Amino acid sequence: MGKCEQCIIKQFNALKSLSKEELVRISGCKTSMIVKKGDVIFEEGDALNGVYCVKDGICKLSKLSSNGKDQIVKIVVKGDLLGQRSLITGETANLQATALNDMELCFIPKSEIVNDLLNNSKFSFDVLKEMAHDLKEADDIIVNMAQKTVRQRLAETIIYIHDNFGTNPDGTLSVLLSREDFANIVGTAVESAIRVLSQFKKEGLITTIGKRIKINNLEGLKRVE
Amino acid sequence: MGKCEQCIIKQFNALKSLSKEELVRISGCKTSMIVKKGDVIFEEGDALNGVYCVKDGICKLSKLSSNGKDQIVKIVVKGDLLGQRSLITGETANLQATALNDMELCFIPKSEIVNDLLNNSKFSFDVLKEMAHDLKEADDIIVNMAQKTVRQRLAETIIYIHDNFGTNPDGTLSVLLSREDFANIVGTAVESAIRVLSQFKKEGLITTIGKRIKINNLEGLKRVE
DNA sequence: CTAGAATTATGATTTCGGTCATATTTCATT
DNA sequence: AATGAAATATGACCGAAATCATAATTCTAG
Repeated sequence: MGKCEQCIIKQFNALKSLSKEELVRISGCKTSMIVKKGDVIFEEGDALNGVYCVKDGICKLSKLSSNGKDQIVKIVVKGDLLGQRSLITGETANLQATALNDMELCFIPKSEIVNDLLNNSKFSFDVLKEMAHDLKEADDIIVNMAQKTVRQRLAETIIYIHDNFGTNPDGTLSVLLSREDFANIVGTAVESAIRVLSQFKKEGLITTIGKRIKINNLEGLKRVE
Repeated sequence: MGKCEQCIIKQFNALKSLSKEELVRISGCKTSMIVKKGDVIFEEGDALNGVYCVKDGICKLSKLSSNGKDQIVKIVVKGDLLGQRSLITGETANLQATALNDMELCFIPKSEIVNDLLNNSKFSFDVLKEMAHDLKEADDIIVNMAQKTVRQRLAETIIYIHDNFGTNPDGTLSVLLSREDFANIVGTAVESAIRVLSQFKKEGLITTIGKRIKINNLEGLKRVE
């Protein structure tokens, strides 16, 4: 089993602010786990007694609405932490986490990490910064949901994934999402998402290779009205 | 000028976790201010060099969308802190804060409070908890925006204001919002908000006294489909 | 390799909510 | 008190997007 103090993944999240000693201690009680594509890591209402550090793979955070649709609120990728919010408030999970890939996770029990949160102020300030960033993104999503068209939201989603998670060698988005996932991010019907993507294709803004999407005209996508 | 260490308002926010000494120090450098209804406390892009503690009154946090509409993201009331997010990330404000009432605010300069954030872990953990709570609320709003009708969102907004900010002696919501504010919370056109409120009246769910709103049938409002 | 399932795709129709137009009421200011 | 401005209210119409229907394509499991 890998050691936290040597793990490069921590560079990407708040764990980097822990001391060598703290990391060694955490390393001793963490558990590694593999989850398969489609597996649910936790669901709404679950009591999370720890946080996950994503070593590899991607997952979605979503919430089932009363109309039966699953709204995706955030995409969590390699390097991110998972479940911090519930850890901090002590509430059960507000969202469901579902693997979009095969994933490799490290689970750190609450008892270990809460001490560090209370004693290592650099660490807690880092967590605070991440949370503040998530809150800003969430606020921006609210504004987009309320004020922009499906067409604009979908264009922005494609750009967001491109800018934040990068592309494969062939130029396609490295995060592979189904049309349903796109619909659930944008908050629209699957048919509408597909229709708009087809339209983007016709307009030469994107190309699709199977379900993979490649941006052809980033400036054009940004200008979508 | 009032003293922070004696101020009862701090009971309602993270400042309660500061020590007597820290509060005395803050008290020495804070500035009190009065803002009038409609005044903008800060706007998107402003560099905030401190946080505000709301001693009295109410304000809205909103963001101007590209379509010219102002989406309200959060209502901030007496007892709340204002501007923490920007303080923590060091970014400029992402939202605009506008007074809905005459307000009384205390401004605490960044230089003072950041030290406490880094040194008093109980305080920073409290701020973290508040931020985590805000994030949960924001996630829930995203889901509602994406998946619910204007009718449902407006019903939930009325219930939210009722439950979180209370009522006047006559039973009307104590937070007085214009129809435009309601529209900007729900993310709809003013006319649509007015239409739905009229409908709620016809159905006996609410009564209006001038622009004030009174819930007549809370259970009915909760059941709105 | 093939059958059935899931996903992607497209068309037809309906509906919710936006926009525009226009009263009516309330509010602010002289 | 009077006048103009702002907020509230309601109707008519239109358009974006949901729903329903049905292919076509891709995946998956036996």
